[in-house]
Amino acid sequence: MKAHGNNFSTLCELQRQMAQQVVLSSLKGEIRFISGVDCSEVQGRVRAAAVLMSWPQLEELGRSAFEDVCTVPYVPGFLSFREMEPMMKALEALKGPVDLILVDGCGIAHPRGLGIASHLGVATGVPSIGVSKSPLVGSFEEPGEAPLSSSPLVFQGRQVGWALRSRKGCKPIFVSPGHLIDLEGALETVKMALRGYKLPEPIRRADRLSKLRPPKA
DNA sequence: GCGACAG
DNA sequence: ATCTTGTCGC
Ligand SMILES: [Mg+2]
Repeated sequence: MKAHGNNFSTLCELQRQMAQQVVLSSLKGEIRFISGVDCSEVQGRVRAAAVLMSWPQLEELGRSAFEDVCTVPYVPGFLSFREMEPMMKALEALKGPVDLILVDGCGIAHPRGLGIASHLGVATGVPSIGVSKSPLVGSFEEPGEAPLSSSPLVFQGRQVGWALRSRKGCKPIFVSPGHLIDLEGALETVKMALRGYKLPEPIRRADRLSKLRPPKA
């Protein structure tokens, strides 16, 4: 899934094609393990991190990170071509079963319906949900101030996600289905993954880990 | 044409 | 995302 040598129109076409493979149905099967993934960049290098937790207890079972030279620049709408492979490497390094993946980024709330969470979901065949700190596309009404208040995120006349007040006094986070899950399931899952902070626990931990410098020997 | 624009 | 100390609010 290299982005090298491809122009934007080609990448757009790839996204539109893969978006047709996205499945938005109720979550199937038992969920026992959930993973949170995020990616950071420091001095020309990308560092992806993944954290594995039990569900719904959310006890940490393992974590991993993968670092590499960063070649692809960040361009709105094409984040997956920059961060998806490092994230998959980190997920593979977990060496554990993953039933659901929470991704720092968008799911179907994307110009062509294939945010990084959806792209990762289709590529792995694992159910996924996108959680971002700001919306890439769509409009919404400010959720109520009460924690867990939510409002629809609408793009091109249809709901593609939610604005969720994940914590008192904080700006809302944006939740959208990635793959193999529906709007209601994505919202409920993220709510269940909150542990007193703005971000759901698996992503919060992956975010912290991705920002840690590789331990020096 | 202009402005917006996940991380 | 990153650059960065103190500061305001719950
Ligand atoms: Mg991130």
